[in-house]
Amino acid sequence: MTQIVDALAALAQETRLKVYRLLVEAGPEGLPAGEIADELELPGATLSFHLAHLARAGLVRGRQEGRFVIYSADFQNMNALVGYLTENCCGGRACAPANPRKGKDHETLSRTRRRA
Amino acid sequence: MTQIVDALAALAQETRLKVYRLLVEAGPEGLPAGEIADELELPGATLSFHLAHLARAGLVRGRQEGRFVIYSADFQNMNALVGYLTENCCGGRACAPANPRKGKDHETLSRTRRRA
DNA sequence: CCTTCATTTCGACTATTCTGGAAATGTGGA
DNA sequence: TCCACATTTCCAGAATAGTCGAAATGAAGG
Repeated sequence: MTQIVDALAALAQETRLKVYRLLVEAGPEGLPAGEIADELELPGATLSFHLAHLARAGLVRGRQEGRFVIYSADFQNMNALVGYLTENCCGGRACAPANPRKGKDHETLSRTRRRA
Repeated sequence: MTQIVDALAALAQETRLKVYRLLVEAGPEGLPAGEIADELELPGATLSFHLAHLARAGLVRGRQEGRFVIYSADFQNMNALVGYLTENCCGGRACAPANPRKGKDHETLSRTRRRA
């Protein structure tokens, strides 16, 4: 669960989401940090902070290539995240298709309290 | 995009994720605030803060019913969120495993390895 | 080695979030 | 009306996150 929260937190920030999306667009090849900074007009220090955050969360990986560090999205972990949300946060119902069946009615309103 | 970030931020907090999951489990009927507080052993003020956060993000709705306020998950917006992630953050590839086995937890955002 | 360039770490500051007690608001019932 | 109770708002302190200039690290090529 901590991992899920970390991954969500990593994406729950405009700059980081932009960075991540850029890397998704770039595909498995990835992009050098400098190019990301360029594209999004971010100071190096700021970008580095956010990349580290994404990497800690497992959503992104960096590899050294010559003098550059090339970052790429970790699609597998993103998969796991979406999988988790689909399974645990969509009530088991098919989450993707917006086609809810009408038959399900209310059964009990008074589910009296349980205590731990 | 702001909406996406807000929704992600709402879920990117342990307490709130727990609250949300509880509401998903409860289904469309929802749960009175007090019962949530009870279940998760949260002080009222704290719970109220988090519920408001989730509500602002559109992931949860509250309706007055007698002296209770009953909260329930907004599955439609959750759908939209998962849809967004699938489309924009998974590189177009099929992101979610089409047929997840029931009862199998994918607890795995596979370990972030550090070259140690 | 020494220089250059890409990136990260450091440090300092500001802004936001989380927490929970206490008081306020709202609701139904006697 | 007045009371009991559910929930929210108010407040303030503690903790965490975000920003970015400047210095440090590391990698290629003279």
